[in-house]
Amino acid sequence: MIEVMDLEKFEKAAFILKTVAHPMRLAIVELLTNNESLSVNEICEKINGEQSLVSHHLINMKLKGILQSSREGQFIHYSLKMKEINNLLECVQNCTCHF
Amino acid sequence: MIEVMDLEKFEKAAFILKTVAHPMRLAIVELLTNNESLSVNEICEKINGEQSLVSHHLINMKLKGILQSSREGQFIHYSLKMKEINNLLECVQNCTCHF
DNA sequence: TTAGAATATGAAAATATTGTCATATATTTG
DNA sequence: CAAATATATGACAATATTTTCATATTCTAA
Repeated sequence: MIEVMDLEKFEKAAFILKTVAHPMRLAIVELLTNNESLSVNEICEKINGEQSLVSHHLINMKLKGILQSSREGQFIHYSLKMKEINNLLECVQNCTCHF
Repeated sequence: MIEVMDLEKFEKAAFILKTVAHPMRLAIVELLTNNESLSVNEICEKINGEQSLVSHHLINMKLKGILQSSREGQFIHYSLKMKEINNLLECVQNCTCHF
């Protein structure tokens, strides 16, 4: 009798992985790991990214539960909501590319 | 003076993350974490996936250095090449979805 | 040597992601 | 209030990923 795996838990994991699997989004995650919170412009400057594109990525990660934001005057500060995402970044950087 | 981040390391990390960020591919990775090596058919059965689709995913992950394969008679056995990918899976499963 | 099983391949359709641009909204300051 | 700054939005084009289907290849066994 064949044991069939339950794909549901992998869908959840894939959802999170896909959300961060992008160089600019990973840079943002690292930035917010090292800086309790940052404004959109600070992020743009540090990762050298165009405002609108960075904004899209920020909103995307916020929607998916990775980030959170709060307005402080004219600025909007983003910070990590899913803190565990830190480990992920470290973890993938230990992966050796065997090419 | 603004410190600009180096996107290169994030490109590498994103490459690996993207390669596994898919439910079926994650299932395959877990399977091969628990089973030194498996044939394509064994994998198809366990994850309840169509042969051709599973094959595409296997070849994709092999190309990108995550898996390796070897023929044993009429079977082709796949196994993990990038072992560190184990940790990634565990790691992402610790991430809490704050919805 | 042919039939059947195991696996790969390639093209095409379906779908999703990414980046760009122009513009909108909110806030502060003069 | 008007101008300037900070951020978001939405449409669209460009690109990439995922699935499916039909078929090819490789191996084994009769």
